[in-house]
Amino acid sequence: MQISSRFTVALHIFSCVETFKNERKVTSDFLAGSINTNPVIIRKILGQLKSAGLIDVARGTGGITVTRPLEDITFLDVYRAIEPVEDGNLFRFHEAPNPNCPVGRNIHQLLDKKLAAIQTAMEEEMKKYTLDGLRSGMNELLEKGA
Amino acid sequence: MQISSRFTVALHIFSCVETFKNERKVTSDFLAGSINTNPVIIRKILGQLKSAGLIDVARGTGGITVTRPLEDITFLDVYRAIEPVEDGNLFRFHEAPNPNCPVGRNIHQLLDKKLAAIQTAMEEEMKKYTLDGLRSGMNELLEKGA
DNA sequence: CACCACTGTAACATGGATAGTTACATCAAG
DNA sequence: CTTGATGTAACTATCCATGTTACAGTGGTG
Repeated sequence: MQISSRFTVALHIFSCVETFKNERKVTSDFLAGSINTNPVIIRKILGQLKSAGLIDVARGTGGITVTRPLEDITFLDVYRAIEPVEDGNLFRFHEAPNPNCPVGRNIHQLLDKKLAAIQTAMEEEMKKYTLDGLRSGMNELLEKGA
Repeated sequence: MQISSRFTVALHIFSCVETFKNERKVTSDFLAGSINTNPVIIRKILGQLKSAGLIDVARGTGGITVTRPLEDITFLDVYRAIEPVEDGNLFRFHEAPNPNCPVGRNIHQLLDKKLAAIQTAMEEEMKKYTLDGLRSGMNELLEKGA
């Protein structure tokens, strides 16, 4: 199971907003062109980022503004905005282990902490990367003329 | 996107094998009863664990043997045996960013290392848990009389 | 005001994966 | 050869990701 491409698309969007904000209005159509997908896909993702309070989207006129300083938005913020994991658990559990089996009635307690620790390790690493780092990294690549 | 329940089912299987190996023959039917699913589901997962070299399954007579010392099998080994992520990447990338856009042609290079680091953080944490830890944890729970 | 470019969203199609189920060939031991 | 087990094919149902068309709503500008 892979994490959906919506996450990397969202990061692509933020990168475009920063790169082009002084040159042109960044619309869902323009983003769809850079990402090579459908504008509606973009709008849905923008909706998720908006619901999470990371951006504002101007109706009518179009255009995206990031609501917080870039160094205050981490990959984890974006990930949580995008991935609608209902109960917040990365790992899915088989639903109804047999309570009459000694293993069945203890397996949850046995695994829960370990699985949570694994998920936390991933999320802590995600916190290390910010949109500001993304911006400066892209700038470096562009200055190198790529 | 959640990681499929096959992973926790596999851990459940190992836990059962250790708990019951001196009491009874552990068959796919018995496991299906403890996990509360269909024996064929179990057999498919056993097939994956077998392909990965973690267990042997006796045809005809039935029964499961773990091929390595329990302390040498980590959650990561089980995870990799179970999750058929073709290219090994946890994160899925949008496939065809526009090479005519400066962001589109650099986004891969910009993100790849960071995404790999996040995945590695998760996998390193997975390495910390072994089947032997699982066994002793279950023993403790059972001795406490749960 | 009317236009126009843009967003928000519904509705639908499609493909792929998960999970479940039945059925049956195959195998090994007593 | 009977028995109890595995291996696997075939099929189903369901869900999710992604893509697409269509259209109503919005807001600035001529």
